[in-house]
Amino acid sequence: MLKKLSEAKLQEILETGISEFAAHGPDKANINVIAKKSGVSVGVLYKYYDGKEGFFKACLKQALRALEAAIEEAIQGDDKILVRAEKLIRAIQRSAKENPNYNVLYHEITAGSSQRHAATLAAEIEGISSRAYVGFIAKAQEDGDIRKDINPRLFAFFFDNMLTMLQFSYSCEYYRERFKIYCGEEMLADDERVVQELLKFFESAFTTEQSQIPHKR
Amino acid sequence: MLKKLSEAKLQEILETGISEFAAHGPDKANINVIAKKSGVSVGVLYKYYDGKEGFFKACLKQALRALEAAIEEAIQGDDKILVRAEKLIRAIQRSAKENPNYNVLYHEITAGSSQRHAATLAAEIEGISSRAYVGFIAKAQEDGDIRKDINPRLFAFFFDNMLTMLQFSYSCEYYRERFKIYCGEEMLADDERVVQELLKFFESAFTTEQSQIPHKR
DNA sequence: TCAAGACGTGAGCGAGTATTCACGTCAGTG
DNA sequence: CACTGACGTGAATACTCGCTCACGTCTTGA
Repeated sequence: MLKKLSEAKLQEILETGISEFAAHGPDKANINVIAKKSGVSVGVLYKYYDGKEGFFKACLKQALRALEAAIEEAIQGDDKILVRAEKLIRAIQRSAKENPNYNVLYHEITAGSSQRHAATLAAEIEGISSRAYVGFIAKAQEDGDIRKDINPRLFAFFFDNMLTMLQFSYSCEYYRERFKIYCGEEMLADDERVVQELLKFFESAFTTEQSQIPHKR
Repeated sequence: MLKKLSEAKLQEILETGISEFAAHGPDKANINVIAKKSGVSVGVLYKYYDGKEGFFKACLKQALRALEAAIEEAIQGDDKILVRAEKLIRAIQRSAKENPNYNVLYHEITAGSSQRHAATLAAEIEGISSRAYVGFIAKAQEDGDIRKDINPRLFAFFFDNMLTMLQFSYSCEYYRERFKIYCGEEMLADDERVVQELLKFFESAFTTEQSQIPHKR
């Protein structure tokens, strides 16, 4: 079989798609423009992908795989919960710097145009991390590292909420502006400070006097 | 001047616009359909508003005003920080139940199609609440209600991040699904439980042993 | 060297939709 | 009661963009 399009070219097309979808949203992004910017014809997009929607899904999959890879290291192993949190925060900062568009694409699917697929997408994307986070927290409770009078699923939810907002705050225009309004422009560059303060937040959120006293007796 | 369109009718048109924009997104929502559903002609939309974008802005303003009104009570007065947090959480739950579409519209502007206006919108929308939140937290630090070794702006940011995600989790399809995945379907209806657990989260996040000990001496 | 057919090309088709404007309607005026 | 013009109407217009397909080009194999 003839394949004039190299693997590298296909990759380039996906990257172009990701940045266009990130810049204009799934509806406004223009297939003809994406083809032109990638240096291929529109026709080829329709040979390789199933229309605009199929192409968007391919871009999304690419972006999500990369995001998953970026945090994979942090959710493996059996670190203490705060060590894990630190790894996750740093992974988010790193990945937002390398490929903010991946986060923007992730954010797109939470918006209106993707509503029909909300249930499917959420199950695919949040399923793994939710199980991981609930697992950590339940384990940390058993180990006595965090307070026991909390619902692990809700706390995992709160935990991921913080991380998700951090992702967007480093990558999506609106949230970046909001970040600057709250914390000042310089904070956007002061990664270390954000890590330390967010860890303080988590550390005390997970702990109380009661849960710590037994260790000290 | 003749005004065949009553104030009530204009209101109805805005409400229709809000629900259509919420359902399909700013790009896919159809002006002709909105006109038909409101029982007026397209022409009138162009007489009263400056094109599709102008109409969207009007809908947005309407939605934001309502959201602001819903939380206004909670950010006034001089409650202790946790009392205020509770009021805010309950206000979010109430408003999400009454008008989820307002939150969906708010969420829309954080997405791709509104990028050009991100800075302006963020300044308008987040400005007030950010000043209020930073103020609370700084005040609470002075009063010794919360730990002093934190950056009030960052903590205000974290605080609002949690509340923002809660808003979306009650209103936007994707986030509702995610909420269910993390916490189970029944938690979406168990408002009281969410209030209590989120308050625990905040309470311990804001406090440490060190900051509490002085009170007990 | 030369079919044959695999593959990419991109002008153009057509459906969808934002916007306009010629017209009808009706309250106010003299 | 005729006239005026403010106002709403919605068919028509103009334009955008997803998608197709007739064509040219290049690889392969005999």
